[in-house]
Amino acid sequence: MSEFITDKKRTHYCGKINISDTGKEVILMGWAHRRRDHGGVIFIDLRDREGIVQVVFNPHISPDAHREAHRIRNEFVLAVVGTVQRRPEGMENPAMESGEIEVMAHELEIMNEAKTPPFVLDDASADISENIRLKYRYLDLRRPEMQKNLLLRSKVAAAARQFFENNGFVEVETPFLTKSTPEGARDYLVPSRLSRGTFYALPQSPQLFKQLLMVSGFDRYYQIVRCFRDEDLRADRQPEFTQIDMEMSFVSENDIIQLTEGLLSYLFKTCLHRELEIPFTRLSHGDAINRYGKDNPDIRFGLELRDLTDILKTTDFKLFQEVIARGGIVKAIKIEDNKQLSRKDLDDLKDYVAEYGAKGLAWARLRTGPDEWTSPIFKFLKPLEVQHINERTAAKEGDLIVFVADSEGIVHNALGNLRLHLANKLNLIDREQFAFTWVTEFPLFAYSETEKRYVSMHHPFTSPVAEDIPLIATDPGKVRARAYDIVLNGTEIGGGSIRIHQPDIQAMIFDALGLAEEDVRLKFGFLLDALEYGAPPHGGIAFGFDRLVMMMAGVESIRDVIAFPKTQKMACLLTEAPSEVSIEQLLELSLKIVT
RNA sequence: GGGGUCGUAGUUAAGAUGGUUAUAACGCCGGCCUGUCACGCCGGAGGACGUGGGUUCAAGUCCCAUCGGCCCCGCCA
Repeated sequence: MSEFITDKKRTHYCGKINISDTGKEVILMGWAHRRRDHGGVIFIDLRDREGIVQVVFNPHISPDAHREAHRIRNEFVLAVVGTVQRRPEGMENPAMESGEIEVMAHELEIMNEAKTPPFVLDDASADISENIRLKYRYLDLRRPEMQKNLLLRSKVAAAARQFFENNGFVEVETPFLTKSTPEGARDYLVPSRLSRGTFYALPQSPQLFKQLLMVSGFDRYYQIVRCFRDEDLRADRQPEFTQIDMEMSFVSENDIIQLTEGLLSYLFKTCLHRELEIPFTRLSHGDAINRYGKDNPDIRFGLELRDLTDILKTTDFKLFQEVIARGGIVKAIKIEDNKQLSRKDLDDLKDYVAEYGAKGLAWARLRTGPDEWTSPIFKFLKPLEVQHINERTAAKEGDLIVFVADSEGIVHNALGNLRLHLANKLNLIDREQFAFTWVTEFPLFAYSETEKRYVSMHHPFTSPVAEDIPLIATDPGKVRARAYDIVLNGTEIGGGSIRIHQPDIQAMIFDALGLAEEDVRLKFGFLLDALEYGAPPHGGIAFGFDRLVMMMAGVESIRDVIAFPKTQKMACLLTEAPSEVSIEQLLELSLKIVT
């Protein structure tokens, strides 16, 4: 070859070539995805981030290129000059986006060779254990599926910025090295070198800063920002994650809710070409718990919880009787399962609810006779009770009713999760659907058994509903918050509130939380001070950006939309972080390892 | 802090009751092949059975510990 192709410019992405390019000479650069050597003609599937195209090396067309093509192995980096041609009659590949055409190569340059990768970079063989994928993340990310996920992530972020800019929002960056505050999640700490024995904390969210920006008069703020929480991981939780954060002045709940609906429909329209139905449904927190057992209900299917406590108030059945006497409740889910669930399945359901603290699970199947059950508890119930339960659950012949009797918290937790479990098992979920719902009217406080005090349900800066303010001192559990969460398919993807802008109310809240005044001064003094200088009424919301993208991409794990995620033990398998540091580094920070 | 599950070739997996040379598929290497597209055909190489200890004449298999991946409970304002 007389000159290096690299001196020329790439003309097309592999995945972007189509029938309209027929006859054009193109210059492609990418990776050898797969090679099919027929002795004579050699086919190379060439891959770049936009897709795959078949390159043909024919000894009669270009003997030099064909000779060189023999050396090509998977993942070699290639530059190819060739002509786009329609494939011969009958040789089209409808499974391939570029399957109508191919590129007849004139020139080939092997720009780099590659070791045989530890796994095939093919979505068809993607069931590679995650530790291998994470160790070779740079290869895993070459897979078309991962490329698609991260490209979508980038698009969603860009569209969000566009939306906010179009609506008069200002992006302001807030510090990562900031102050540790009590309440909330465990902080990541960063030792200060200059001020021995003191620490910065990485932000759990920019909450306080965005409120200060409202005090500063920026009026509309947004940021796509990393947040850090040192808590245990789940499939949808990472120690560092990204929020789409926003805050507005001179607004109330409905302004935020409307703007959010506008944002989400814009994101879904521009990035997924899907129209969302707005406004989204709204559920009060109480209704969400009562009907679905959770404050993040999946409303794509039924199986709602029914309260039977009133029906069973005077029951003779000891087990229910005792639970109700202790202040507990009895709730049920009706399942139109057409006898799909066996006795063994029902035993498994009992084990399932045990994980959530339920001591048992009763069941009943409706038989043909009037109000007749096949059920271990049938003989303990009065005919009228059976009849009322059938009515309350609207159960018909063959339907199954499952009961949990326990304290309110356990019943809701157990049945709320059982509901999801059953819907999956019985295939009741429409996977194509995006079902949004708002959850509103949260309680401001929740009583913490472990801490023996009230804690903020949302955070301590959430405004109470005005008419409930007198209750803060007398009956904190009854105070409603001006808070709202947005839930998509049973996953909380965002939450926010109208904030407190009066210092006296903020002080009342800290008081109700049992925080000592000097401690509050020490931790939040700057916020209380700021509120004294003309803080406007304000409120906002923050979205879990990774979770949102995860739902939009239709993947099960948050790690599949994060380029370099951590494992459940918070390790990075690629860089092997965290790792030990030198004694000199520790000394400089005045740190000593104790254990 | 706790429960569950997994760890065998580069990868994904199979290996009853402990038994002599640890299987397969894909991948890899070599050969043949001009229309394949998960190309095909022929041949071949490749193993600390996660790690450490124990029981036993004998351990991938049984026991104990430990490391790691995943899922979950607690936790995550």
